[in-house]
Parts: sequence; structure tokens; C-alpha cells
Amino acid sequence: MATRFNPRAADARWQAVWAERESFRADDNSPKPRAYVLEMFPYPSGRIHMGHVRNYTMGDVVARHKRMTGHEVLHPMGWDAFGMPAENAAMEKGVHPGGWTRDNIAAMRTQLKALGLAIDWSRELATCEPTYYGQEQRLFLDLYAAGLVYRRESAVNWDPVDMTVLANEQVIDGRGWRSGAVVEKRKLNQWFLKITDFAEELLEGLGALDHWPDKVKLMQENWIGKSRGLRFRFDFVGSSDGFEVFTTRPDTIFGASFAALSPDHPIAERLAQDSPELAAFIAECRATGTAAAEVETQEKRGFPTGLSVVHPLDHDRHLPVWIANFVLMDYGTGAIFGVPAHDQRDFEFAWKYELPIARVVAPAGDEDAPVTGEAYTGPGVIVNSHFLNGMSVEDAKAAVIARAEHDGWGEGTTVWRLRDWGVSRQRYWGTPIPIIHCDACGPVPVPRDQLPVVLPEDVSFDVPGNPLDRHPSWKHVDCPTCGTPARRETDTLDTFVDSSWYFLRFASQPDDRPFDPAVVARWLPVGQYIGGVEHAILHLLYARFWTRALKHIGLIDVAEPFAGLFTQGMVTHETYKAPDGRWLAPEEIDNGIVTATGEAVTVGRVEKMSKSKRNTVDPAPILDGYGADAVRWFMLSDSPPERDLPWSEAGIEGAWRFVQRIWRLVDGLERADGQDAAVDRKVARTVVGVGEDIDSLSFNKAVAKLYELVGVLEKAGPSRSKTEAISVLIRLVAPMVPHLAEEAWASLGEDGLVSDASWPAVDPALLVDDTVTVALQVNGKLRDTIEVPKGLAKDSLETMALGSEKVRRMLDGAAPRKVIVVPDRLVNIVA
RNA sequence: GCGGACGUGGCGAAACCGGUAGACGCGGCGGACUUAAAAUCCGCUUCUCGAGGAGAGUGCGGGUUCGAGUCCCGCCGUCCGCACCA
Repeated sequence: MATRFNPRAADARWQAVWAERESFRADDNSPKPRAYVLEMFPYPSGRIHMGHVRNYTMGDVVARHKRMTGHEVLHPMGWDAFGMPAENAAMEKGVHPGGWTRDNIAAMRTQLKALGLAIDWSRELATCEPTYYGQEQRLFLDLYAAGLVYRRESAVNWDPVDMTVLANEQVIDGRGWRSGAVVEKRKLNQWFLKITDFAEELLEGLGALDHWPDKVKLMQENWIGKSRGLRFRFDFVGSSDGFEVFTTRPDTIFGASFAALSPDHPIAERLAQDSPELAAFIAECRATGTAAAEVETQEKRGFPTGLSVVHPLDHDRHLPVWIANFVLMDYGTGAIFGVPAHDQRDFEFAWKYELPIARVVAPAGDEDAPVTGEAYTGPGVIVNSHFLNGMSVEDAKAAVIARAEHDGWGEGTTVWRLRDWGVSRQRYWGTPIPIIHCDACGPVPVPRDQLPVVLPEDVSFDVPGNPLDRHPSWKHVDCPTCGTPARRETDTLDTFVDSSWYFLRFASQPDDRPFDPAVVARWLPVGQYIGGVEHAILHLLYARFWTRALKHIGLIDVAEPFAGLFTQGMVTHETYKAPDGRWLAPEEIDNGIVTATGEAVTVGRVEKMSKSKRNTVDPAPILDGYGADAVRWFMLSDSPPERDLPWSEAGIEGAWRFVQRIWRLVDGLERADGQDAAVDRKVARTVVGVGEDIDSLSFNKAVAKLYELVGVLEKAGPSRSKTEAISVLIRLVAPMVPHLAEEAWASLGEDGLVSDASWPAVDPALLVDDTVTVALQVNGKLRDTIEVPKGLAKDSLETMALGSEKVRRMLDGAAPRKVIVVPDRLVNIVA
């Protein structure tokens, strides 16, 4: 009597067995080779979404496969538990961020466990617990002691209603995303980490990351933004006073027709004190948003200071000094020289204010052609430039730098786009910065024996602003140095700090320090890290920096935290619209009709699941209905893992059918003797192929090979080969559909758990085919195929090809002009 | 604007080093089983014409080659990242 695989019963049963046996506990002292498999830990929003399911399924397949191939596997899970949503919930619902977060963690832990992940839950951590963030405070103080942390005044986006700092992404059209209030630029004292000290290292280090996607490495390279150029000093006419500029095009120095300062430049601010017009201009520049695309369309504007500077290579030439809205204070020196002929921004500026546009670079033959319409940025030879004339652009750059250094007015230098990492957040739900401010002693680190600095529980969110700042007692402490009354730092750390070292804490979590370096050394670097591309820059760069900083101060011995990185695609879904244009959720629709109203539905593009488009699918009911294995199988099927995966009802149905097909093979197995060579060969090829596909994370290809094998086994008659093949099949699918695999393993009467089984061995002889199919082409077009023994000689193949009836018909009596024979592949006859 | 990726059936996709394009899955069509449905099984499913068979075909236009989805040149389109970076 045929039965069905029933995930409702099986999933929970096997999950309980794994938990009880601690099957996935990682042993720090194991003699086996180690594999650290990690997926980016989730923010505990309250429910898992399909993106989590896909991410953790992929990691789980890798982890389980590594176990089967003899590795000691570390595959942990934790919670990126600090951050704004908890405070927003507190404000909206009046709940405590801690309670809200911990409830969410409990709910999501249950959901993740229902996926049957091979996780070492004994290492679970949450960044919002003092046991974690207290250790983070230690690391922060270590970096502080090493001079990698500093404090300075910096401009921030300030929301005057919510009384908080906003990230650039939270400023929409110049207004706070929550309050809608017009955002102000404010200067606040903020803590910074000196990531720029590591710019060169972080850039160079990318070169050794062979198992990272090129795309991510390139994005980081661009973000770090290394530029070589010349930094030099302009003196005001008749004065020894002046300012520095930076350029990557010193070769165009004779084409300069003006100098420009950023509106935020100290000289501009000084001049503004005596000039209300300039002060007004600067205020206008600051008012217009620095955000996004509006910059592109924004007009170049300037304010003439009336001052001039001396050209360093021609003291008789004086360049007017402008304040210009397109000069950024935080790149280079905040000042430039303008070469309108060869820089598009300078060109637009010069055009508007009628400044000279002098060509100094020209393609051959165009030496005297004026530059019109747009700046010329192409290659060429230097012209109109005294001693540079006739040089290439590259030679001229070197020559000008050499001259500047020889004469002492400038030097070749490197400028970075990367800026130091501001980590201060004026929020409650984050790691308290372990610093005490004393009027007499300045900022003083909290003594180690007073760590952790724990967040107070009794806080309210009924008024805007930082609850830590207005808490009646928390911030009032005595100075650790002089004992006089002092104040705690009330800012908390950016949550990216929390996620910059959690992978170290997973490897080792002693009570009295952040980690044991010896144990960390055994596990790190992470062998395979998996997560979304949205973290390609910030998280992955910060984690690289933090790891390097810890190595720099001697706490660990690894420089790069993640040896292998994989960025998976999103889970997408069709979108639906009602006739009136409102978005419809999938469950409101039946067969192209809105269930409630009978209206026709317009099916829109397949897009990333999002609340606004209402095209999300909650994994929970799907897991209930189909079980974990069908969901996992679907997540691995069809789409390559780096690409988006369109979710569909039909797709999950297909996965469900396949799970049952495997079960029927096991359930309906008739044991018999006798060999089936074709089955043996197919099995051997599949074992090797699936193993390779999992190693390269090509899960969709592994899935296709498994479908093929199942198809072959379904058609094969009973034999010893088939019986063994089914046992092999179960081991091959075990990383993907572990519950079914355990159930089948037990049903087959195999020993122990399939989770502890080894990956099947293969007889290499079975991988070699003794016959091959050879294609016969005439003029490159396929006309026939022949089965021949592998390795058949060229002349035999040629003879057979010319003997083919279909080939003869195509040749129509004509003698072949040429015959190309590729043994074991094809014969091409050129007529 | 700069940088990058990608473009293959109705859909998701495969195709190792230039060598039988479309494996595998979804959907669709036809059939079997059944009182019926579900489940399951079998066959067909790139397009065009057709009895067999033939022709076309990997975004478009060229090129290299006995042979191009794959290599080269030029377009077009989609997506992603950065965005006044001197």
C-alpha cells in the first residue's frame, strides 16, 4: 500500500531528533578539517520572509554538504537586534524596544527551526544583550586606546521634530521621513572610527579575495575611491596667505582660468563675515539638497570674491577666486582650480560667468581648435603650456608634479573618496558608547571593571528625542579619573558596529572577553558567507575594516573575515492591480478576478516582494501546507542563486510533487539482485555532478541532475543497482530536503541519521563512457548522429561519416572539399 | 554623466575550452486509469511549411572560423552601483 510523505509529522519529529542529539553542534577541538558557513544574520522584525528562507536554505545546503564530506562545520545563527524599528514600535505601540525585540526573536527562532536548518543553536546570540554589546564596548575601548577612535564636530541631518539625527537615506525631499519636518544641517560632536587609516589596505586586500564576486569588489573599490594627483598651494596676490587645492589633472595647469572654494571652506566662511551677500549665497548653497539626482540638474553657481591668486608656474598670471556651489568641502582640500576646456563642470561654470576657456590638450591636428559645446576630456598632446608642450597627458602629469616638488609649492599625493566612519547615533536602542564626559578631564573611557555599560530599562518614548539623554539618573556618574560629577555619553553605536564582529563571537564566546583568539584562529576566516547584495558596500566594508583594526592592535591574526562571499538574488513575485489602480495582494485574487468584487485583475511586472506593492508571500502558511522540504527544494530550483527567483504557486506545487516522487521510490522499492550498468553509471555521474554543483553553489544545476536521476530510477526495473542507487539518491538530496531524507533513510533500514552519513563514494571507472555519440555535419549543419566506441580513430570516423545515408543525400554526389574530424565529438564535411 | 552586469522557447533556465542549442522544471495540448474528481502514469510541446522531410532560429547589424549562444567590432534594450569626487 503506497503511502505519502507527511511533512506535518516528519518535520517536527526529525527536528526534535537533531536537537536532542545535538547533531549540528560545532566542536572547537575536532581534528577534522573545518568549514565555517555563515549567512548574514537577520534583523528580528517579527516574521521571516522569503528572502530569509532562500538565504538560509542555501547556507544550509552548503553546511550539510560540508558535514557529509568530512568537515567539522560551524553554522551558527543570531540576531542583529538593535536598531530603529524597535524604537519606532515603541513610539507607535507603546511597547518597550527590548520586549518587542525579544518577542520577535522568539517568534522568528521558531520559524527558522521549522525550516530544519543544521544550526548550532548553542551559539545563538543577540546583539541587544549586554553579554554581546558589553564585549563590543571592550573592543571599542581597545580601538580607542589604539587611537583609532576620535571625536570631532561634524554636520548632520537634524530632524527638529523628532529631535534626532537622520541618515541621508531618511531625508526625503529635504524632510524627515517620519516627521515630515524640514531637515536642518547641524554641527554635533560625533564619534568616528578611523577607517581611512586602512583605505590602502582595504583596497589592496580586495585583490586576494578570489572567492568574492567581482561586482562586489568593484563596488568597494569605487567606494574607497583612490585618486592620484597633485596637491598644491595658491597664494593670494600680494600676500603669503592662501589655500591648497587638489587635482588629478596637473597636466592641465596652464589651462586654469579661475580658482574656486567650497561654500563650506573656512576662507569662504571668514569672507562671509564681512559680506552679507556672500553669507546669503552660502546659506542658499546649503539649503539646496545634497541628495541624489537633483544635484545632476542643479545649475553651477558662483560668487566672485574679488580676490585673486598667483598661478604657481606663471607668476604674472592671476586667477580670480570664486565661491562655487559645486565644490565639495569633504573631498580633497575643498578647493579647486578650474580648467574649463577640460572639465565639464568647470566648462559650464566658465560659460555662465564668461571666464576664458583655453585649450591645453588636443588630439593631433586640432591644436588651435577652440573648445566649444562641452569640455574635451579625451586623449591628446599638451599645447599652449610652455615646457609641457608636446608631452602626453601622462608625461605632463609627472612633469608638473616633479616641478612642484622641486620648487616646493606642491606635492604628488593620493586622495580618497572614503571618509571616516561616523558611529554616533542619538538613539536609545543601541550599544551605549562607553565614555564619560568630564568638564575637567574631557572624554574618559569607562574603566574595564565597570563594563558593560547597560541600557536603562525604565525609559519612555512619549516625547521625541533620545531617551538616554533625558533619563533622570542614568547619565549622571562621577568621573573615573578625578571623581567630580560627570556625564555619560548618551549616544549609542551605529548598528553596523554590532554586525562588524559577530562572526568572531560565533566562533568563540567566553564570558570575560569578546573572544578567545586561539579559538577564533581555528575557525576564521568564514569559508562561505552568504547574503544580499544590498550589503555589498557598507556592512562588508565595515566588517573588513573592523577585522583589520583588531589585527592591527594584535587581538586576532586574520585580516580578512570572509574568504568566500556569495550574494544571492531576491525572491520576486508578480504584482496585481485592480481597475482603480490599487495594488492587490495575491490572496485577494482567484483566477484573474478579485475574489471580493469580481473585478478583472491587471497582472503587472514581476518585482521584488514589498509591502508597498502588496506582492509579498508569507512563508509561514506555505511551510504549514507543504512542509519545509518542498519550500527548500523550490528555493533551490530553477533560478541560479545569484539571480532573482520568481515565487509562484505552481513552482511550490512542483517542488511538492518531487518530494513525493522521491518518497514513492523509497516506499515502493522492490529489492532484487542483479546489476544494472546503466543505473550504476547514471548514479556515479550524478554523485560527482551534484557535489561539484553544490561546491560552486549552482543549486539549480544540482536540482536538474537529481530530477534526471529520479527519472532514470523510476523507469529502471528492480535490481541491486537500483536498491543501492536509491540509498545514494537519499544521501544526495539530504542537504536539500533533510526531513524527507531522514524518513527515507530510516525506512530503507540504514544505520543512524542520514545527517551523519558520508557523501557517497564513486568508482571512477563508472565515470568513463565506452561509447559516444558523434555529430555528423555537412557545411556546419547537423545531418546525422552515430554511436561509436569512445576513442575511435579519425579515419574510421571519416569513413563512417561519408557512409551515412543522410550525409550522402546532402552531398548529392559531390566530392567533399574538406573533412574536419574532432574525435568523440563530430565530423564536419565541407562540400 | 561614470562604472558594471545581462539579453536563449509561452515562463524559470541549461549548454565544460568555439563543436548535436533549448537538458531539467513550470505552464499548455492530447491520452490512460477512475462512476467522477484528486493523485498518478504515458506522449507531444522553439518557430514556419509539411506525409516523409525541409527551412529559420540564442536582442539587432557586421566580422573571424570548416563550425559562433560562446571570440572580435558597432548598435539597441533592460537591470544594478556610484553620483558635482576636481
